[in-house]
Amino acid sequence: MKQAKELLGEYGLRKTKCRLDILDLFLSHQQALAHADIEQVLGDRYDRVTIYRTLYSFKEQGLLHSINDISGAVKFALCQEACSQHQHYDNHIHFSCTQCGQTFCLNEVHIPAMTLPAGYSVHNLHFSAEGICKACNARE
Amino acid sequence: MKQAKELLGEYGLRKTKCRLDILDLFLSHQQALAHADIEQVLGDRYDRVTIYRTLYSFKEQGLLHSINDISGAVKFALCQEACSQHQHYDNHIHFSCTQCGQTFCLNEVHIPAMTLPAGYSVHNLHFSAEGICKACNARE
DNA sequence: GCATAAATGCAACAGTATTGCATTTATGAA
DNA sequence: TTCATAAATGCAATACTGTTGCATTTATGC
Repeated sequence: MKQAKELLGEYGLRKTKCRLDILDLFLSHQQALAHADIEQVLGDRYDRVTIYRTLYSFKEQGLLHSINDISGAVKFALCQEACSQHQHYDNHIHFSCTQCGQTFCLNEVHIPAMTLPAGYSVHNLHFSAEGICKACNARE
Repeated sequence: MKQAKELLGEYGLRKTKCRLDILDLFLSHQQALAHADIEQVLGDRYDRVTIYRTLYSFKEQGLLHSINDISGAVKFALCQEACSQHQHYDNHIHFSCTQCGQTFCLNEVHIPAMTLPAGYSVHNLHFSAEGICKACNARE
């Protein structure tokens, strides 16, 4: 797995402690993280506003994509594909577990093609599934 | 179109002024409404908390379904099919216009069938599209 | 090492949503 | 129609989510 430090370089982001720590969190977790999740871990070291702004920068540069989670809060996850500051290519679906509350990218499940009624111009598609995740099902 | 009064009866909801007025709003608008939209119209007549609780009741009884809009706020729309308090059947997609900010149910566009990796149990699917709506495209 | 632009911390604030409790109201039965 | 009761409402307080402005600190390239 890529190191946080080189990733920041590749994406044209300054290597600050805060950014390294936040990126490390994403690299060491498979699930999507909300601002609150990050604040819980790093909140004593960095200001909440800094965390918001870091997430925003990461998204702008194509390092993270955001997910409108069923929890209501926005979550973020690492982009798998070659996203840049110009365009995101996150055409996979997201799964939210109603039991553990975690959200995952199902990178192997692509969003199916859609035909909308005439008159609509589509710029983005969001597809999410809700249910019980692998880990919770296995735990039964 | 059905009247608000009889709809409340059918869904086992008490016929209060607040509920009638809120339901009338939904019956007279095609787009999904957020709490803020309703408060703007009825906020001087009813408390914001009452509006929240009314929306929650309507959803519980299967009269409305909620949409996690791109605006961040939750929006609500009338259920077309025979939803009940036990199960929602809103398997259509939602369209959010980035220009006018409105969200619509595309009842005629059904969510395509999906196969998820083994281990996941799916209870609900959410599919939304983002772009320019019919009306905004026509206005150009 | 130094100048500079970027990032951070802090304070204040706005919007969204929830909870508890007292009061009012819709409803069905007498 | 009256009445008892459970449900709905209003109000106050609070929590959560997210944003903005500005002064200070820091990473970066020269």
